[in-house]
Amino acid sequence: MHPSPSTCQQCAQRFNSVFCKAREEHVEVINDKKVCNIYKKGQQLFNEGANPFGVFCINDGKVKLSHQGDDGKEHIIRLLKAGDVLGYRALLSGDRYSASAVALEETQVCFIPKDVFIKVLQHDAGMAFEMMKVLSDELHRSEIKLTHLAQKPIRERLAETLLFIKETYGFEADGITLAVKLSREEIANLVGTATESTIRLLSEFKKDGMIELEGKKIQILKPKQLLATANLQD
Amino acid sequence: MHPSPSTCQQCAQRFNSVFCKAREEHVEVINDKKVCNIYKKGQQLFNEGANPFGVFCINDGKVKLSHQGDDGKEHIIRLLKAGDVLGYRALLSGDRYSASAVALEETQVCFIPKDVFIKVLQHDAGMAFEMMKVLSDELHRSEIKLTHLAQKPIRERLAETLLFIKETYGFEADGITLAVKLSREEIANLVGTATESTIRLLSEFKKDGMIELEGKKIQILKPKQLLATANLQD
DNA sequence: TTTGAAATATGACCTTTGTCATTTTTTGAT
DNA sequence: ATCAAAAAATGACAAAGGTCATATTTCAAA
Repeated sequence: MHPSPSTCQQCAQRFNSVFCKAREEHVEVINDKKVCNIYKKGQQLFNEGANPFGVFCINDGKVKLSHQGDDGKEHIIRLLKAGDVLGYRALLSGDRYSASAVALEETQVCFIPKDVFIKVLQHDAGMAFEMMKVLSDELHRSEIKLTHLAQKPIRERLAETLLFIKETYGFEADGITLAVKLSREEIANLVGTATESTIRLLSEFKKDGMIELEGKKIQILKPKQLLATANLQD
Repeated sequence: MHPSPSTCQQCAQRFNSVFCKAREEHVEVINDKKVCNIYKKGQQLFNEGANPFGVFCINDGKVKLSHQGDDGKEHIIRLLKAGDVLGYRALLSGDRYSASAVALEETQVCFIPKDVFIKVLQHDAGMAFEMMKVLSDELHRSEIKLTHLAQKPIRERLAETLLFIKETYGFEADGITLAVKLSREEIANLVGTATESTIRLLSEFKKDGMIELEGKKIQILKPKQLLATANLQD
């Protein structure tokens, strides 16, 4: 875990986030009103159904964002890392949270109160534009995922998910081990399938030599073959 | 088809769209630069892969927005009606179009050039905020759909889709006939399933007395029972 | 009206995926 | 290090849904 920055101005994520284009004066306002916090693995940042009071800005760590299906089954809709902001969707739509956010490991988060965030958005065209970009990108990702979920078999979606995890969190120092520990169930909830199917297919991928499994550690041995398995055109 | 308005200021959709909060002066600029057009049923407004040169604003009519799956199979991601704007996603992300837009019937559309739209967004906080709201709502819808696609059986998703079509386009004057004609294949591509499955389930719904089928005409006889079949919690 | 192509409908069948049961392994707490 | 609980792995089976073949209907053009 990196040391917590004392101010937003010094924050390592500043130019790596939606605030990258925010004017200096606005960053100051945000810095004055922010509240930082550390969440342990498994702790909730917010819960589906609750009223949003602001947005969260990840300084270090990893967070999953998930919906509760009608039958209580989790569906993970996003994986977040340092520099990512979350909780804006409900805030901007004026809704309650439609998803829950849970730390996947010890995570440093700054909380920015609703009125501060909104006011800055309304007075800083650069940041407002950046926010629209974030929303557009998220929407794009979500729509692509919709099409794949509707049209691709689980095998392809699992391969795609493993590559997505790699894109999001990267590797450990060894260059092949995924830098996040997810349970098989969580991977299944990311793919949109049953846990057993995920386990079975991971075993197959291992048998095919594409990956190595060691507890929750997953190593990507043959990224190209995995990419071919994912059968991506985009 | 309603008469085409001569100006944006007089447009029936003005306060029913993302421009509802735009300042008068900006509406004037848009009005000066807009180009209106009529698309016949089946005509394309834009095509996946093309570069966006602006946004489209529907004045009257109906449009479907769809992705091309890797195997060429269509997946409909949105249904649009008067007052809706489309083409903004690619524009804001700085991408090419990731979806194609096709008129479902004769449709009046105004085209607003990229630089005009962007400039207004940058100078009009009210409209920028409204745009973020539209994006957030779209994102929300998309994420809910993801969870349902991952977790719900086709029967429930088809019932949900029929209700969604009703919400979007409403009924004919008789109060029970869906005010849009979609092929079985299009409904399937909206649900995310095979055409045959959709046909089979529509027949079942008819047998159960929930709907009536007459060519492409679909009548909703028992909306409550359909809602129960959709099994929605949200 | 006729007619031919496209859309719809339906049956048979097969593949994929989910569910349940059981065993094995891992993990974390003592 | 030991142990209990949770997670992972695996097999057997069932169910859902897709595919293919074919019949029927609809609809628009001649």
